[in-house]
Amino acid sequence: MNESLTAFCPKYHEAVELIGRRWTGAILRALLSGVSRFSDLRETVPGLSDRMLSERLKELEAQGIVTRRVIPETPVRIEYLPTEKGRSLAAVIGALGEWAERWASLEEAPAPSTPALAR
Amino acid sequence: MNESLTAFCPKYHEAVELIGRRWTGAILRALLSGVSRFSDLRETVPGLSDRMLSERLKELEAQGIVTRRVIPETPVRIEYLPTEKGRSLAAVIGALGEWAERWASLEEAPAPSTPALAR
DNA sequence: TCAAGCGGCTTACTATAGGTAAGAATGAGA
DNA sequence: TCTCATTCTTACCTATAGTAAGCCGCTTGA
Repeated sequence: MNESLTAFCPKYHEAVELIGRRWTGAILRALLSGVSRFSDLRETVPGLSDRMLSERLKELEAQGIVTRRVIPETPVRIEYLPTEKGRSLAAVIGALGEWAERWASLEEAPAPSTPALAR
Repeated sequence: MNESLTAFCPKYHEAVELIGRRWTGAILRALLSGVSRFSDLRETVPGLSDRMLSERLKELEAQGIVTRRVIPETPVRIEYLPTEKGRSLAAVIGALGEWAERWASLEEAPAPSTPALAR
């Protein structure tokens, strides 16, 4: 096995439980690829509702991973931008993306509204 | 931002929703660091119950990330070992671990050089 | 003046996932 | 026979997520 990994690490655990919450991984990926508006995020991630998006963005803001910026146009626009802390997650997301690309079990699924978790 | 990342990728999404389920990240880390028995896994991850561990291991097995091996000693022992697919997650977990180490919001335990002053 | 729309939330309700405790099958050995 | 250890399962209840509708401030246009 990989002996360079300790079996349990509270910091890792906090991180994986935070970014692993439902939808958060997808939202982060969208943010890091340049999508910054509420409505664009919602449209980017299929199945994501207003309520969840709003909740997740608040959590990410509370963790200092994104900042919220109000742009007083009309109608008002809000930009969510990753902080440095957020931007440095790109490596993690990239690594997971590569793993997924290589090992994906997805057989051209016809986009389910709820992600198909094994059952 | 990172333009090399597409805003949404179904394979990435499936992966992040799978390994991001509650406890799964911690279980994987333990598995990859060499913990392989049911009871050892349960003890490695604080707060993890039998029920959740059993459920998550089944999911991981169904995804081909671990294999289950019965060892007919007495009392019976079961080994859960990562497959190649599972082992290749080490890079992701390592990257997240580094991110967590660097950005952890967790209050650090008292300075290791002067532990006597703690409390 | 009044209806209708846009963007970003919030509220109210329902459904599903997870927490907690207890139990159960298996096989030994006292 | 009784107990013990290990790996699950069952039953029950709470917490989190899904769904739908509404709200607020502002603007357009009729």
